[in-house]
Amino acid sequence: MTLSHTWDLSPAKARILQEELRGQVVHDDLTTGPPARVAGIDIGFERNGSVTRAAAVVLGCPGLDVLDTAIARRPTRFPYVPGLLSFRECPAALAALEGLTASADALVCDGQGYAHPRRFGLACHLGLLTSLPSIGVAKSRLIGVHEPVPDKKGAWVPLRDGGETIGAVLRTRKRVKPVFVSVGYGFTLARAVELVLALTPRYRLPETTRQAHRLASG
DNA sequence: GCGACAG
DNA sequence: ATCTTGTCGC
Repeated sequence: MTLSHTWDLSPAKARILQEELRGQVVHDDLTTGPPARVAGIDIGFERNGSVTRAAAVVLGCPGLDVLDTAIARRPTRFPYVPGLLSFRECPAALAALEGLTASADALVCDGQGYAHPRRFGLACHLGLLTSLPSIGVAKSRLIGVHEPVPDKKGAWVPLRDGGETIGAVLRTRKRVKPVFVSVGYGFTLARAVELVLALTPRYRLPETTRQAHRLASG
């Protein structure tokens, strides 16, 4: 079964495709114990936005040492539309992930997973296409409501939408704005939160995204 | 019609 | 995301 599809489509068609693909996402825990190798991906733009640059890294756990890195560039073909981020970032992201030599047990994405209008954010899309257990860690909210998060590292409150828990608002550092965690593919919310905490010994964002970001910038 | 709106 | 330096606070 080949899941790959075209990236040359309209926003309207993209939304319809999300509705079709959402049913193929696995929500059971496909993790085989604590991940020993975790991949991270981050996207940036060059040439006035005409080129999308993706950086991927693989870190060993729990040491968080960099085991492998890869960078890929692709022409930017899709605009930024809230709710359709994956159509803009996946082409370059998939290319970077394919460039990795080291295999990974899990993938941490920079954006939402299940916490999405159609429950199919970037992390779900990338996880489905790569068959890698994945989660989304976003710096801000796309949808959902939540109570205040206690100001203590590790504290979290459910992110909800229409009575359903779609993610977790997690405090990775005391006195620092919380992050939005949601499952992507083959993950449970509890395990997703667990993984994020294992990747944030010191900073707000997961070490995977930080390493991918610095690799793509300086 | 008026906001909200991952990166 | 990106354009950009110093600066306030722990």
